[in-house]
Amino acid sequence: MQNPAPENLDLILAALGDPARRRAVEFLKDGPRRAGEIAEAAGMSGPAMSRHLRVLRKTRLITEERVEEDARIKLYRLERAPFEALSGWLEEVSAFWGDSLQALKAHAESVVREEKGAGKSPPVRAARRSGP
Amino acid sequence: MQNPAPENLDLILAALGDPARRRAVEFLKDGPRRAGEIAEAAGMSGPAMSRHLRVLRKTRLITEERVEEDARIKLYRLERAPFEALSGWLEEVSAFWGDSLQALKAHAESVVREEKGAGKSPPVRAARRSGP
DNA sequence: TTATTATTTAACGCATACGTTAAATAATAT
DNA sequence: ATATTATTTAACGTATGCGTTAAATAATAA
Repeated sequence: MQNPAPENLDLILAALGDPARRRAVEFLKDGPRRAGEIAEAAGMSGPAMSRHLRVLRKTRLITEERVEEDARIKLYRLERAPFEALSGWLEEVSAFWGDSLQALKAHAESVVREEKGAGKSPPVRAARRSGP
Repeated sequence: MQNPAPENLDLILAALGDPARRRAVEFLKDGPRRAGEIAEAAGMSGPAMSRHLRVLRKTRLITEERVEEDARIKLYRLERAPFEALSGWLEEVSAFWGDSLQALKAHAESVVREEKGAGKSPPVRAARRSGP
């Protein structure tokens, strides 16, 4: 029970799908920054970025922390976990190719289909053509 | 000049950010499928999925091909390149952590800031506190 | 040609997302 | 208490995205 729930992937991907948020993330690559700096770096108003940050926060792509020495300041930093989750999903999808496994797998299935006629999710079923 | 243009990343991420499209992608993991099957698997009408497929096609996450034996049928299949582009970007962002490079980098910068007062993009600038 | 099957466009309604400016909070400093 | 700086929330207009049904294409079969 350490998995961040699968639905998060949609949120993570959607969060990163916005250009402004992606700019923010790339900006934070160089270290924790304040909201105002992020907004400026992304070329938009504070309020606009504030809402983007909220979206990123909700997915835990970023976290906030107050600076001890000056509690007025909040710093945002990238968080590792969501990126790893995404990375894991990508690998899972890409395992598809791995070692030319694609054709192999596809062919194997088509063979199975040919033999079984129609499985539970008939991948081609080729609109039964008139015959051989 | 083999790079798929950086802006594509936004498109790719946005494309994968939609649940229906992600379901489609995961469904295609098992091999090429027809549009109708994909729509059914995702639990939505053909037209709805058709537009999702167009989005995925635009990012080249999927490609279409006609079946020789029955040209009425078009099969969609996952394409490798965009996933690799995304994977590359992820690695680039994640290089940030790599080997506890984060704290190191962040600290180094804060030191530089202390010494220089204000660089070109002052990461903290700590709202100059009253002073030591 | 006419009919059949698969897929895409078109048109509609609805909801959500985005950015802006103005007002509200939060934390300190004087 | 009042002022200052940083950030968030509220309110507003506009635009884009999504799903549905109905109509249009595409490719073939009879």
